[in-house]
Amino acid sequence: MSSTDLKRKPAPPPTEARAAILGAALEILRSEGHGSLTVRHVAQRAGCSTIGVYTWFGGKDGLVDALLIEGFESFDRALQKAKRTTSPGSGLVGQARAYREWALANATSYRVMFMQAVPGHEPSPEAAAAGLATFERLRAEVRREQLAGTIAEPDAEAVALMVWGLVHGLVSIEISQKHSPLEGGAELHKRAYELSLQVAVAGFLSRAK
Amino acid sequence: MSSTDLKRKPAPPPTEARAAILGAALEILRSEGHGSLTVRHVAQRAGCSTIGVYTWFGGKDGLVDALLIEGFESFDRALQKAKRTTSPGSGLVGQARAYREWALANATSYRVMFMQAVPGHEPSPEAAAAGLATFERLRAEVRREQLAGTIAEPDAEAVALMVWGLVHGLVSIEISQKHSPLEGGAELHKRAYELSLQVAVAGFLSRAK
DNA sequence: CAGTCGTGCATAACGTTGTTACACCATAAC
DNA sequence: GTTATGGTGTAACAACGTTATGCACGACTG
Repeated sequence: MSSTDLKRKPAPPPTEARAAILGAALEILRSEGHGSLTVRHVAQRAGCSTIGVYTWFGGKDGLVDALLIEGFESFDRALQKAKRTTSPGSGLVGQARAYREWALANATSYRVMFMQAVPGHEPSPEAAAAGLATFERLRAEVRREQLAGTIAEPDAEAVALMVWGLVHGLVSIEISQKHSPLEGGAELHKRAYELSLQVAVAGFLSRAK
Repeated sequence: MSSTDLKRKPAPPPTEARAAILGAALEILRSEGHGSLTVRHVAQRAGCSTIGVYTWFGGKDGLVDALLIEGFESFDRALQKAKRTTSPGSGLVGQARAYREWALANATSYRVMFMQAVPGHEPSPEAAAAGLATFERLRAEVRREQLAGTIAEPDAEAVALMVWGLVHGLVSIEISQKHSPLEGGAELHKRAYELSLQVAVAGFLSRAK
């Protein structure tokens, strides 16, 4: 706290050790699930001691927050990629499909990001804001479709929230039932997903206040 | 295990201690949240030692399973009550409203039941089956509406899954955002919920394969 | 070049969690 | 009265997140 050290690092640069810990945590999350995400385990796989997690992330909460932000960035990239590759008329549907595909391919991350899967952890304000960015993107897309005329309902926020709820609800149920499947299996979930998108699109197209 | 004791209790009757422990756990869940749901805390409030939880529930997992079953029964009663009090034509909409109201009034229980809020716990097959009963009730209601002509879409399972996903998704988002609210607050969630129900009803009414 | 400072890490410990081994006691059966 | 059985309290165990302490290494300062 001496006055001569104000020129020092204002934000911690991603050191090698920090990257190793984050990578180890990601790998544990993908291979063994959040149940094995302990500080000792992460540190062991990262090749350091438990104290490294506290040096670079401030504790387990900080580490999970970093995982959340990492996950949201990957999720964002997937949605933006879908936005570029789908036809301009049906941007919402294309992004909704990409939403489900990313969530199923990164189920453990999705659980941590949107289903609070890590025991006892609640996201920091920064991580929560990163999560809300999903909703902001969705709302912007709805506004775009309103201007394009494919959505007649004027309440953009309610439409965006409905779409988010629909997509998140179906995906979270599908992920939860992944190991104790509903009768009907994956086909049922895919059918319900497509049906939901069609009903929503048709419903919003035909609405006017 | 002696052969002369076969006349003894085949299933454990709800003893006084068992009821006290379950009640204490429910009260802790409602007043302090699942973060304070520790075996020692429950035992202390129930007026017994930690061993009582193991005697009557086999451990914390068994206790949480009992909470789940208790919660599903209460949830079921609320939905059945809504079914009796709404007009026969719009049974699905009435039950959907009751779904949200029960979930908001019992948010902690809903988190435990449908959002796996208790750290490290996964429900027993029996508790999972109790949860799937929600879907079964929903599917039966959809079939009823199909016969009544208010749902034209023939894929009953997909319709039921869409409705469940929509309702669960919106409710779980609303509960998650309860303490760090979305701009727009509770009114936005209510608006989106009603809009969703209208769009779904209108969409299913106008569909035919 | 020598000395001082600060940063990052390992060891070992603390408090809390779920769980359990052991001894105790109370009640019912013979 | 003796025995058996089942519920309970005490105290301990392992694993968890977290932290106090001490040490090693690099970078400035004189």
